[in-house]
Amino acid sequence: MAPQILLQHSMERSQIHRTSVADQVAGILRQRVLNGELRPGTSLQEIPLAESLGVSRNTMREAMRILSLEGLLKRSIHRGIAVAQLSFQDVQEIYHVRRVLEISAIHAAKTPAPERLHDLLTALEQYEKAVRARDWVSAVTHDLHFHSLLIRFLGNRRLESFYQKTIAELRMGMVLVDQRHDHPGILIPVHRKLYELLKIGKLKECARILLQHLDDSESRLSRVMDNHRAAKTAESRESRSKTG
Amino acid sequence: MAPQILLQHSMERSQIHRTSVADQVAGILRQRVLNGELRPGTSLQEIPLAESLGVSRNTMREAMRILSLEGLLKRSIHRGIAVAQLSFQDVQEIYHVRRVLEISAIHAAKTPAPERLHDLLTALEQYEKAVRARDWVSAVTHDLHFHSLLIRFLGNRRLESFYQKTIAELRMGMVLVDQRHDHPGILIPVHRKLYELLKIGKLKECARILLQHLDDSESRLSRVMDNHRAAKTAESRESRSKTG
DNA sequence: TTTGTTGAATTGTTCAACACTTGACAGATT
DNA sequence: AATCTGTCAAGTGTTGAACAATTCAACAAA
Repeated sequence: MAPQILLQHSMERSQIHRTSVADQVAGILRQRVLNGELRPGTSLQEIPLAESLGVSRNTMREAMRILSLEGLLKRSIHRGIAVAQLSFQDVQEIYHVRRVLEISAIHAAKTPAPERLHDLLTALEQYEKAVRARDWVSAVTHDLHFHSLLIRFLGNRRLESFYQKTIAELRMGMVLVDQRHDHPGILIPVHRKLYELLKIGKLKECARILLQHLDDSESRLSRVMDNHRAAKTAESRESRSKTG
Repeated sequence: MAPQILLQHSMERSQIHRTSVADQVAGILRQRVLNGELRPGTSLQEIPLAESLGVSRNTMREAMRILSLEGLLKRSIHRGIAVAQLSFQDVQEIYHVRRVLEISAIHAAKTPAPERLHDLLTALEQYEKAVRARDWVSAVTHDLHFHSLLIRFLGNRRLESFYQKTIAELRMGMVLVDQRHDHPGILIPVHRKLYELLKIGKLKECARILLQHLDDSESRLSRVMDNHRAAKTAESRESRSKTG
Protein backbone atom coordinates (compact mmCIF):
# COMPACT_ATOMS: atom_id res chain seq x y z
CA MET A 1 0.00 0.00 0.00
CA ALA A 2 0.84 3.67 0.24
CA PRO A 3 2.17 3.93 -3.30
CA GLN A 4 1.88 7.69 -3.03
CA ILE A 5 4.90 7.56 -0.78
CA LEU A 6 6.78 5.87 -3.59
CA LEU A 7 5.64 8.60 -5.91
CA GLN A 8 6.62 11.30 -3.49
CA HIS A 9 10.02 9.88 -2.75
CA SER A 10 10.93 8.67 -6.18
CA MET A 11 12.46 11.99 -7.16
CA GLU A 12 15.48 11.30 -5.03
CA ARG A 13 14.85 14.52 -3.10
CA SER A 14 16.63 16.39 -5.86
CA GLN A 15 14.37 19.20 -4.82
CA ILE A 16 12.36 19.32 -1.66
CA HIS A 17 8.78 18.54 -2.50
CA ARG A 18 6.64 21.60 -2.58
CA THR A 19 3.94 20.34 -4.88
CA SER A 20 0.93 18.33 -3.86
CA VAL A 21 0.25 14.89 -5.28
CA ALA A 22 -2.83 16.23 -7.03
CA ASP A 23 -0.68 18.78 -8.87
CA GLN A 24 1.82 16.11 -9.83
CA VAL A 25 -0.92 13.88 -11.17
CA ALA A 26 -2.33 16.81 -13.13
CA GLY A 27 1.14 17.32 -14.59
CA ILE A 28 1.42 13.71 -15.66
CA LEU A 29 -1.98 13.73 -17.32
CA ARG A 30 -1.26 17.07 -18.96
CA GLN A 31 1.86 15.63 -20.55
CA ARG A 32 0.01 12.57 -21.77
CA VAL A 33 -2.65 14.71 -23.38
CA LEU A 34 -0.15 17.05 -25.01
CA ASN A 35 1.95 14.16 -26.28
CA GLY A 36 -1.07 12.71 -27.96
CA GLU A 37 -0.79 9.65 -25.76
CA LEU A 38 -4.36 10.36 -24.71
CA ARG A 39 -6.28 11.12 -27.89
CA PRO A 40 -9.02 13.77 -28.02
CA GLY A 41 -12.34 12.17 -27.22
CA THR A 42 -10.84 9.49 -25.00
CA SER A 43 -12.96 9.13 -21.91
CA LEU A 44 -11.14 8.93 -18.60
CA GLN A 45 -12.54 6.91 -15.74
CA GLU A 46 -11.66 7.96 -12.26
CA ILE A 47 -11.11 4.64 -10.53
CA PRO A 48 -8.95 2.86 -13.11
CA LEU A 49 -6.84 5.96 -13.70
CA ALA A 50 -6.41 6.60 -10.00
CA GLU A 51 -5.35 3.02 -9.41
CA SER A 52 -2.96 3.01 -12.32
CA LEU A 53 -1.12 5.99 -10.85
CA GLY A 54 -1.39 4.74 -7.30
CA VAL A 55 -3.43 7.62 -5.93
CA SER A 56 -6.84 7.82 -4.39
CA ARG A 57 -9.98 8.70 -6.25
CA ASN A 58 -10.31 12.06 -4.55
CA THR A 59 -6.81 13.07 -5.53
CA MET A 60 -7.49 12.03 -9.10
CA ARG A 61 -10.65 14.10 -9.05
CA GLU A 62 -8.69 17.16 -7.98
CA ALA A 63 -6.21 16.58 -10.77
CA MET A 64 -9.00 16.24 -13.30
CA ARG A 65 -10.62 19.38 -11.97
CA ILE A 66 -7.40 21.25 -12.66
CA LEU A 67 -7.12 20.01 -16.22
CA SER A 68 -10.76 20.63 -17.00
CA LEU A 69 -10.35 24.24 -15.86
CA GLU A 70 -7.37 24.47 -18.18
CA GLY A 71 -9.55 23.33 -21.03
CA LEU A 72 -7.67 20.11 -21.75
CA LEU A 73 -10.39 17.89 -20.35
CA LYS A 74 -14.09 18.31 -20.79
CA ARG A 75 -16.39 17.37 -17.98
CA SER A 76 -20.09 16.64 -18.35
CA ILE A 77 -21.87 16.03 -15.15
CA HIS A 78 -22.55 12.42 -14.23
CA ARG A 79 -21.42 11.50 -17.71
CA GLY A 80 -17.70 11.45 -17.18
CA ILE A 81 -14.62 13.27 -18.30
CA ALA A 82 -13.05 13.10 -21.73
CA VAL A 83 -10.06 14.60 -23.46
CA ALA A 84 -11.24 17.78 -25.15
CA GLN A 85 -11.75 17.84 -28.90
CA LEU A 86 -11.05 20.95 -30.92
CA SER A 87 -13.85 22.18 -33.12
CA PHE A 88 -13.34 24.50 -36.07
CA GLN A 89 -14.64 27.32 -33.95
CA ASP A 90 -12.02 26.50 -31.35
CA VAL A 91 -9.26 26.70 -33.94
CA GLN A 92 -10.57 30.04 -35.16
CA GLU A 93 -10.72 31.40 -31.64
CA ILE A 94 -7.26 30.17 -30.73
CA TYR A 95 -5.70 31.76 -33.78
CA HIS A 96 -7.57 34.94 -33.02
CA VAL A 97 -6.01 34.91 -29.55
CA ARG A 98 -2.61 34.27 -31.08
CA ARG A 99 -2.98 37.18 -33.48
CA VAL A 100 -4.00 39.61 -30.76
CA LEU A 101 -1.30 38.61 -28.31
CA GLU A 102 1.59 37.94 -30.65
CA ILE A 103 1.12 41.16 -32.59
CA SER A 104 0.96 43.08 -29.31
CA ALA A 105 4.14 41.34 -28.27
CA ILE A 106 5.96 42.33 -31.45
CA HIS A 107 5.01 45.95 -30.94
CA ALA A 108 6.30 45.72 -27.38
CA ALA A 109 9.70 44.59 -28.65
CA LYS A 110 10.98 48.09 -29.28
CA THR A 111 14.42 47.51 -27.83
CA PRO A 112 14.68 43.80 -27.22
CA ALA A 113 17.16 42.57 -24.62
CA PRO A 114 20.03 40.71 -26.30
CA GLU A 115 19.36 37.79 -23.99
CA ARG A 116 15.84 37.46 -25.35
CA LEU A 117 17.08 37.59 -28.91
CA HIS A 118 19.56 34.86 -28.11
CA ASP A 119 16.78 32.66 -26.72
CA LEU A 120 14.81 33.24 -29.90
CA LEU A 121 17.78 32.27 -32.03
CA THR A 122 18.30 29.09 -30.05
CA ALA A 123 14.65 28.10 -30.43
CA LEU A 124 14.86 28.93 -34.12
CA GLU A 125 17.88 26.71 -34.65
CA GLN A 126 16.32 23.83 -32.75
CA TYR A 127 13.22 24.22 -34.88
CA GLU A 128 15.19 24.19 -38.10
CA LYS A 129 17.13 21.15 -36.98
CA ALA A 130 13.92 19.29 -36.19
CA VAL A 131 12.49 20.15 -39.58
CA ARG A 132 15.65 18.98 -41.36
CA ALA A 133 15.43 15.72 -39.40
CA ARG A 134 11.79 15.38 -40.43
CA ASP A 135 10.91 15.12 -36.72
CA TRP A 136 7.50 16.77 -36.84
CA VAL A 137 6.61 16.35 -33.17
CA SER A 138 9.79 18.07 -32.15
CA ALA A 139 9.27 20.68 -34.84
CA VAL A 140 5.85 21.56 -33.48
CA THR A 141 7.32 21.84 -30.00
CA HIS A 142 10.03 24.26 -31.03
CA ASP A 143 7.74 26.15 -33.35
CA LEU A 144 5.38 26.87 -30.48
CA HIS A 145 8.28 27.58 -28.17
CA PHE A 146 9.54 30.24 -30.58
CA HIS A 147 6.16 31.93 -30.49
CA SER A 148 6.01 31.65 -26.69
CA LEU A 149 9.28 33.50 -26.51
CA LEU A 150 7.73 36.32 -28.53
CA ILE A 151 5.02 36.64 -25.89
CA ARG A 152 7.74 37.18 -23.32
CA PHE A 153 8.21 40.68 -24.72
CA LEU A 154 4.90 41.62 -23.14
CA GLY A 155 6.41 41.10 -19.70
CA ASN A 156 3.03 40.16 -18.30
CA ARG A 157 2.57 36.95 -16.32
CA ARG A 158 -1.18 36.87 -16.86
CA LEU A 159 -0.93 37.22 -20.63
CA GLU A 160 1.86 34.67 -20.72
CA SER A 161 -0.02 32.03 -18.79
CA PHE A 162 -3.17 32.64 -20.79
CA TYR A 163 -1.18 32.26 -23.99
CA GLN A 164 0.44 29.06 -22.74
CA LYS A 165 -2.92 27.61 -21.80
CA THR A 166 -4.28 28.53 -25.22
CA ILE A 167 -1.54 27.05 -27.33
CA ALA A 168 -1.63 23.95 -25.13
CA GLU A 169 -5.12 23.42 -26.49
CA LEU A 170 -3.87 24.04 -29.98
CA ARG A 171 -1.03 21.61 -29.56
CA MET A 172 -3.45 18.97 -28.44
CA GLY A 173 -5.17 19.37 -31.79
CA MET A 174 -1.93 19.41 -33.73
CA VAL A 175 -0.29 16.26 -32.46
CA LEU A 176 -3.37 14.41 -33.51
CA VAL A 177 -2.89 15.43 -37.05
CA ASP A 178 0.61 16.59 -37.77
CA GLN A 179 2.29 13.24 -37.46
CA ARG A 180 3.55 13.05 -41.01
CA HIS A 181 1.63 15.68 -42.89
CA ASP A 182 2.81 18.13 -45.49
CA HIS A 183 4.73 20.86 -43.66
CA PRO A 184 7.44 21.34 -46.23
CA GLY A 185 10.45 23.53 -45.71
CA ILE A 186 8.33 26.49 -46.76
CA LEU A 187 7.82 27.29 -43.10
CA ILE A 188 11.45 27.50 -42.15
CA PRO A 189 12.32 30.85 -43.71
CA VAL A 190 9.35 32.58 -42.09
CA HIS A 191 10.61 32.13 -38.57
CA ARG A 192 14.07 33.26 -39.51
CA LYS A 193 12.63 36.29 -41.26
CA LEU A 194 10.65 37.17 -38.15
CA TYR A 195 13.78 36.92 -36.09
CA GLU A 196 15.82 39.09 -38.43
CA LEU A 197 13.17 41.81 -38.64
CA LEU A 198 12.83 41.83 -34.88
CA LYS A 199 16.56 42.17 -34.48
CA ILE A 200 16.82 45.22 -36.72
CA GLY A 201 13.71 46.78 -35.22
CA LYS A 202 11.46 46.63 -38.29
CA LEU A 203 8.47 45.89 -36.12
CA LYS A 204 5.72 46.85 -38.57
CA GLU A 205 7.12 44.61 -41.26
CA CYS A 206 7.63 41.88 -38.69
CA ALA A 207 4.02 42.13 -37.56
CA ARG A 208 2.85 41.96 -41.17
CA ILE A 209 4.79 38.76 -41.83
CA LEU A 210 3.66 37.28 -38.54
CA LEU A 211 0.01 37.94 -39.35
CA GLN A 212 0.39 36.24 -42.68
CA HIS A 213 2.21 33.33 -41.07
CA LEU A 214 -0.58 32.84 -38.56
CA ASP A 215 -3.23 32.98 -41.27
CA ASP A 216 -1.31 30.37 -43.27
CA SER A 217 -0.91 28.19 -40.23
CA GLU A 218 -4.58 28.43 -39.37
CA SER A 219 -5.82 27.55 -42.81
CA ARG A 220 -3.34 24.69 -43.06
CA LEU A 221 -4.54 23.23 -39.76
CA SER A 222 -8.18 23.69 -40.72
CA ARG A 223 -7.58 21.92 -44.02
CA VAL A 224 -5.81 19.02 -42.37
CA MET A 225 -8.52 18.75 -39.73
CA ASP A 226 -11.11 18.68 -42.47
CA ASN A 227 -9.32 15.86 -44.26
CA HIS A 228 -9.00 14.05 -40.99
CA ARG A 229 -12.69 14.44 -40.25
CA ALA A 230 -13.61 13.30 -43.74
CA ALA A 231 -11.39 10.25 -43.41
CA LYS A 232 -12.92 9.41 -40.06
CA THR A 233 -16.50 9.64 -41.22
CA ALA A 234 -15.68 7.55 -44.27
CA GLU A 235 -14.08 4.98 -42.01
CA SER A 236 -17.03 4.85 -39.64
CA ARG A 237 -19.42 4.62 -42.58
CA GLU A 238 -17.41 1.68 -43.87
CA SER A 239 -17.40 -0.13 -40.55
CA ARG A 240 -21.10 0.49 -40.18
CA SER A 241 -21.79 -1.03 -43.59
CA LYS A 242 -19.71 -4.04 -42.62
CA THR A 243 -21.61 -4.71 -39.41
CA GLY A 244 -24.97 -3.68 -40.88
CA MET B 1 -28.03 17.10 8.88
CA ALA B 2 -28.01 17.05 5.08
CA PRO B 3 -28.31 20.78 4.57
CA GLN B 4 -26.75 20.31 1.17
CA ILE B 5 -30.04 18.88 0.07
CA LEU B 6 -31.64 22.12 1.15
CA LEU B 7 -29.04 23.91 -0.88
CA GLN B 8 -29.67 21.74 -3.87
CA HIS B 9 -33.41 22.00 -3.73
CA SER B 10 -33.73 25.59 -2.65
CA MET B 11 -33.83 26.78 -6.25
CA GLU B 12 -37.41 25.60 -6.55
CA ARG B 13 -36.44 23.52 -9.55
CA SER B 14 -36.76 26.63 -11.67
CA GLN B 15 -34.10 24.92 -13.71
CA ILE B 16 -33.21 21.29 -13.46
CA HIS B 17 -29.99 20.95 -11.56
CA ARG B 18 -27.07 20.64 -13.89
CA THR B 19 -24.36 22.00 -11.68
CA SER B 20 -22.44 20.11 -9.06
CA VAL B 21 -22.47 21.17 -5.43
CA ALA B 22 -18.78 22.01 -5.69
CA ASP B 23 -19.52 24.46 -8.49
CA GLN B 24 -22.34 26.02 -6.50
CA VAL B 25 -20.11 26.44 -3.48
CA ALA B 26 -17.45 28.01 -5.67
CA GLY B 27 -20.10 30.40 -6.94
CA ILE B 28 -21.12 31.41 -3.43
CA LEU B 29 -17.55 32.02 -2.35
CA ARG B 30 -16.81 33.91 -5.57
CA GLN B 31 -19.66 36.27 -4.86
CA ARG B 32 -18.53 36.81 -1.30
CA VAL B 33 -15.05 37.66 -2.45
CA LEU B 34 -16.23 40.00 -5.19
CA ASN B 35 -18.65 41.73 -2.84
CA GLY B 36 -15.85 42.43 -0.44
CA GLU B 37 -17.57 40.30 2.17
CA LEU B 38 -14.37 38.31 2.34
CA ARG B 39 -11.55 40.81 2.47
CA PRO B 40 -8.22 40.23 0.71
CA GLY B 41 -5.86 38.46 3.03
CA THR B 42 -8.60 36.68 4.95
CA SER B 43 -7.58 33.08 5.54
CA LEU B 44 -10.17 30.42 4.84
CA GLN B 45 -10.24 27.19 6.80
CA GLU B 46 -11.67 24.14 5.15
CA ILE B 47 -13.59 22.55 7.97
CA PRO B 48 -15.40 25.57 9.43
CA LEU B 49 -16.29 26.87 5.98
CA ALA B 50 -17.48 23.48 4.81
CA GLU B 51 -19.65 23.10 7.90
CA SER B 52 -21.06 26.59 7.61
CA LEU B 53 -22.30 25.80 4.10
CA GLY B 54 -23.34 22.28 4.96
CA VAL B 55 -21.00 20.50 2.58
CA SER B 56 -18.21 18.03 3.11
CA ARG B 57 -14.58 18.95 3.34
CA ASN B 58 -13.77 17.35 -0.01
CA THR B 59 -16.44 19.33 -1.79
CA MET B 60 -15.16 22.51 -0.19
CA ARG B 61 -11.65 21.62 -1.31
CA GLU B 62 -12.86 21.26 -4.89
CA ALA B 63 -14.57 24.63 -4.70
CA MET B 64 -11.43 26.24 -3.32
CA ARG B 65 -9.39 24.61 -6.05
CA ILE B 66 -11.63 26.25 -8.63
CA LEU B 67 -11.29 29.70 -7.10
CA SER B 68 -7.55 29.43 -6.64
CA LEU B 69 -7.18 28.56 -10.32
CA GLU B 70 -9.25 31.64 -11.09
CA GLY B 71 -6.81 33.70 -9.08
CA LEU B 72 -9.29 34.82 -6.43
CA LEU B 73 -7.80 32.63 -3.72
CA LYS B 74 -4.15 32.00 -3.08
CA ARG B 75 -3.06 28.63 -1.86
CA SER B 76 0.23 27.90 -0.13
CA ILE B 77 0.84 24.30 0.57
CA HIS B 78 0.19 23.10 4.12
CA ARG B 79 -0.21 26.71 5.10
CA GLY B 80 -3.77 27.30 4.08
CA ILE B 81 -5.78 29.31 1.61
CA ALA B 82 -6.38 33.03 1.74
CA VAL B 83 -8.25 35.59 -0.32
CA ALA B 84 -5.77 36.98 -2.86
CA GLN B 85 -4.31 40.43 -2.39
CA LEU B 86 -3.53 42.64 -5.36
CA SER B 87 -0.01 43.97 -5.57
CA PHE B 88 0.96 47.01 -7.60
CA GLN B 89 2.41 44.69 -10.18
CA ASP B 90 -0.92 42.92 -10.37
CA VAL B 91 -2.71 46.19 -11.05
CA GLN B 92 -0.21 47.07 -13.75
CA GLU B 93 -0.63 43.70 -15.40
CA ILE B 94 -4.39 43.78 -15.25
CA TYR B 95 -4.56 47.20 -16.87
CA HIS B 96 -2.13 46.01 -19.49
CA VAL B 97 -4.49 43.15 -20.24
CA ARG B 98 -7.39 45.57 -20.40
CA ARG B 99 -5.56 47.84 -22.83
CA VAL B 100 -4.66 45.00 -25.16
CA LEU B 101 -8.09 43.41 -25.19
CA GLU B 102 -10.31 46.46 -25.10
CA ILE B 103 -8.42 48.26 -27.84
CA SER B 104 -8.60 45.14 -29.99
CA ALA B 105 -12.29 45.01 -29.30
CA ILE B 106 -12.82 48.60 -30.41
CA HIS B 107 -11.04 47.93 -33.65
CA ALA B 108 -13.23 44.90 -34.18
CA ALA B 109 -16.36 47.06 -33.90
CA LYS B 110 -16.32 48.12 -37.53
CA THR B 111 -20.04 47.71 -38.08
CA PRO B 112 -21.54 47.10 -34.68
CA ALA B 113 -24.86 45.31 -34.46
CA PRO B 114 -27.60 47.68 -33.27
CA GLU B 115 -28.44 45.19 -30.55
CA ARG B 116 -24.94 45.47 -29.11
CA LEU B 117 -25.10 49.24 -29.20
CA HIS B 118 -28.38 49.12 -27.36
CA ASP B 119 -26.85 46.94 -24.63
CA LEU B 120 -24.03 49.43 -24.30
CA LEU B 121 -26.45 52.28 -23.97
CA THR B 122 -28.39 50.47 -21.27
CA ALA B 123 -25.24 49.76 -19.29
CA LEU B 124 -24.20 53.36 -19.74
CA GLU B 125 -27.48 54.68 -18.38
CA GLN B 126 -27.38 52.35 -15.40
CA TYR B 127 -23.87 53.49 -14.71
CA GLU B 128 -24.81 57.17 -14.87
CA LYS B 129 -27.79 56.55 -12.62
CA ALA B 130 -25.60 54.83 -10.04
CA VAL B 131 -23.12 57.68 -10.10
CA ARG B 132 -25.88 60.25 -9.66
CA ALA B 133 -27.17 58.24 -6.68
CA ARG B 134 -23.64 58.17 -5.24
CA ASP B 135 -23.90 54.37 -5.16
CA TRP B 136 -20.27 53.53 -5.82
CA VAL B 137 -20.53 49.76 -5.56
CA SER B 138 -23.24 49.74 -8.18
CA ALA B 139 -21.27 52.25 -10.25
CA VAL B 140 -18.23 49.97 -10.29
CA THR B 141 -20.43 47.08 -11.32
CA HIS B 142 -21.94 48.91 -14.28
CA ASP B 143 -18.65 50.51 -15.21
CA LEU B 144 -17.04 47.10 -15.55
CA HIS B 145 -20.13 45.77 -17.29
CA PHE B 146 -19.87 48.48 -19.92
CA HIS B 147 -16.29 47.46 -20.62
CA SER B 148 -17.26 43.79 -20.70
CA LEU B 149 -19.76 44.61 -23.40
CA LEU B 150 -16.99 46.17 -25.45
CA ILE B 151 -15.12 42.87 -25.29
CA ARG B 152 -18.14 41.20 -26.83
CA PHE B 153 -17.18 42.76 -30.16
CA LEU B 154 -14.30 40.33 -30.32
CA GLY B 155 -16.76 37.46 -30.59
CA ASN B 156 -14.31 35.13 -28.91
CA ARG B 157 -15.34 33.03 -25.93
CA ARG B 158 -11.77 32.47 -24.79
CA LEU B 159 -10.90 36.14 -24.80
CA GLU B 160 -14.16 36.97 -23.10
CA SER B 161 -13.73 34.52 -20.25
CA PHE B 162 -10.11 35.54 -19.78
CA TYR B 163 -11.21 39.15 -19.61
CA GLN B 164 -13.94 38.35 -17.12
CA LYS B 165 -11.53 36.46 -14.92
CA THR B 166 -9.09 39.32 -15.07
CA ILE B 167 -11.48 42.11 -14.16
CA ALA B 168 -12.88 39.91 -11.41
CA GLU B 169 -9.46 40.18 -9.81
CA LEU B 170 -9.49 43.89 -10.37
CA ARG B 171 -12.92 44.25 -8.86
CA MET B 172 -11.76 42.40 -5.78
CA GLY B 173 -9.17 45.12 -5.35
CA MET B 174 -11.63 47.91 -6.07
CA VAL B 175 -14.39 47.06 -3.63
CA LEU B 176 -11.81 47.13 -0.90
CA VAL B 177 -11.04 50.69 -1.65
CA ASP B 178 -13.75 52.40 -3.61
CA GLN B 179 -16.33 52.49 -0.86
CA ARG B 180 -16.58 56.25 -0.61
CA HIS B 181 -13.57 57.55 -2.49
CA ASP B 182 -13.26 60.43 -4.89
CA HIS B 183 -14.71 59.28 -8.26
CA PRO B 184 -16.42 62.50 -9.15
CA GLY B 185 -18.66 62.94 -12.11
CA ILE B 186 -15.57 63.48 -14.23
CA LEU B 187 -15.81 59.86 -15.30
CA ILE B 188 -19.33 60.01 -16.59
CA PRO B 189 -18.72 61.86 -19.85
CA VAL B 190 -15.94 59.51 -20.88
CA HIS B 191 -18.15 56.49 -21.15
CA ARG B 192 -20.74 58.40 -23.08
CA LYS B 193 -18.08 59.75 -25.40
CA LEU B 194 -16.83 56.22 -26.04
CA TYR B 195 -20.33 55.14 -26.88
CA GLU B 196 -20.93 58.04 -29.26
CA LEU B 197 -17.66 57.56 -31.10
CA LEU B 198 -18.36 53.85 -31.44
CA LYS B 199 -21.79 54.54 -32.83
CA ILE B 200 -20.54 56.84 -35.59
CA GLY B 201 -17.63 54.56 -36.39
CA LYS B 202 -14.79 56.83 -35.31
CA LEU B 203 -12.83 53.88 -34.01
CA LYS B 204 -9.37 55.46 -33.92
CA GLU B 205 -10.59 58.37 -31.86
CA CYS B 206 -12.56 56.00 -29.65
CA ALA B 207 -9.46 53.89 -29.05
CA ARG B 208 -7.48 57.00 -28.16
CA ILE B 209 -10.02 58.11 -25.56
CA LEU B 210 -10.28 54.61 -24.18
CA LEU B 211 -6.53 54.34 -23.74
CA GLN B 212 -6.48 57.59 -21.86
CA HIS B 213 -9.42 56.50 -19.74
CA LEU B 214 -7.68 53.27 -18.79
CA ASP B 215 -4.49 55.13 -17.90
CA ASP B 216 -6.47 57.50 -15.71
CA SER B 217 -8.29 54.66 -14.06
CA GLU B 218 -5.07 52.77 -13.39
CA SER B 219 -3.28 55.71 -11.83
CA ARG B 220 -6.32 56.56 -9.74
CA LEU B 221 -6.52 53.03 -8.38
CA SER B 222 -2.79 52.94 -7.72
CA ARG B 223 -2.99 56.19 -5.85
CA VAL B 224 -5.91 55.05 -3.73
CA MET B 225 -4.18 51.74 -3.01
CA ASP B 226 -1.10 53.61 -1.95
CA ASN B 227 -3.08 55.76 0.46
CA HIS B 228 -4.79 52.66 1.73
CA ARG B 229 -1.49 50.90 2.28
CA ALA B 230 -0.03 53.94 4.03
CA ALA B 231 -3.05 54.17 6.30
CA LYS B 232 -2.79 50.50 7.13
CA THR B 233 0.88 50.59 8.04
CA ALA B 234 0.31 53.68 10.17
CA GLU B 235 -2.51 51.90 11.90
CA SER B 236 -0.47 48.79 12.58
CA ARG B 237 2.43 50.92 13.78
CA GLU B 238 0.05 52.60 16.18
CA SER B 239 -1.39 49.38 17.52
CA ARG B 240 2.11 48.01 17.95
CA SER B 241 3.18 51.01 19.97
CA LYS B 242 0.10 50.57 22.15
CA THR B 243 0.79 46.91 22.92
CA GLY B 244 4.57 47.40 23.06
C1' DT C 1 -41.70 1.35 -33.77
C1' DT C 2 -42.32 3.55 -29.67
C1' DT C 3 -42.54 3.84 -24.85
C1' DG C 4 -41.79 2.61 -20.00
C1' DT C 5 -38.94 -0.16 -16.73
C1' DT C 6 -35.13 -2.15 -14.67
C1' DG C 7 -30.45 -2.53 -13.25
C1' DA C 8 -25.53 -2.19 -13.69
C1' DA C 9 -21.92 1.18 -14.06
C1' DT C 10 -20.06 5.61 -13.13
C1' DT C 11 -19.91 9.91 -11.10
C1' DG C 12 -21.04 13.04 -7.08
C1' DT C 13 -20.71 13.46 -2.22
C1' DT C 14 -19.93 12.32 2.45
C1' DC C 15 -17.38 10.59 6.33
C1' DA C 16 -13.66 9.16 9.24
C1' DA C 17 -9.16 8.24 9.69
C1' DC C 18 -4.16 8.94 9.22
C1' DA C 19 0.20 11.34 7.45
C1' DC C 20 2.68 15.41 7.01
C1' DT C 21 3.77 20.53 7.88
C1' DT C 22 3.68 24.41 10.23
C1' DG C 23 3.80 27.66 13.96
C1' DA C 24 3.73 28.55 18.63
C1' DC C 25 5.14 27.66 23.18
C1' DA C 26 7.79 25.89 27.08
C1' DG C 27 11.95 24.43 28.88
C1' DA C 28 16.94 24.03 28.38
C1' DT C 29 21.31 26.24 27.27
C1' DT C 30 24.56 29.86 26.81
C1' DA D 1 17.92 37.99 28.78
C1' DA D 2 18.41 35.92 24.43
C1' DT D 3 18.63 31.99 21.70
C1' DC D 4 18.12 27.33 20.63
C1' DT D 5 15.57 23.02 20.69
C1' DG D 6 11.95 19.74 21.35
C1' DT D 7 7.20 19.05 21.83
C1' DC D 8 2.51 19.58 20.64
C1' DA D 9 -1.78 21.20 18.76
C1' DA D 10 -3.99 22.71 14.67
C1' DG D 11 -4.60 22.56 9.88
C1' DT D 12 -3.84 20.74 5.38
C1' DG D 13 -2.95 16.64 2.24
C1' DT D 14 -4.36 12.09 1.24
C1' DT D 15 -6.61 7.83 1.64
C1' DG D 16 -10.35 4.30 1.50
C1' DA D 17 -14.90 2.99 1.97
C1' DA D 18 -19.46 3.94 1.78
C1' DC D 19 -23.86 5.78 -0.09
C1' DA D 20 -26.73 8.84 -3.26
C1' DA D 21 -27.81 10.41 -7.77
C1' DT D 22 -27.62 9.95 -12.56
C1' DT D 23 -26.91 7.90 -16.95
C1' DC D 24 -27.20 4.43 -20.37
C1' DA D 25 -28.28 0.30 -22.42
C1' DA D 26 -30.94 -3.78 -22.42
C1' DC D 27 -35.25 -5.48 -22.14
C1' DA D 28 -40.39 -5.71 -21.70
C1' DA D 29 -44.81 -3.89 -22.85
C1' DA D 30 -47.94 -1.36 -25.70
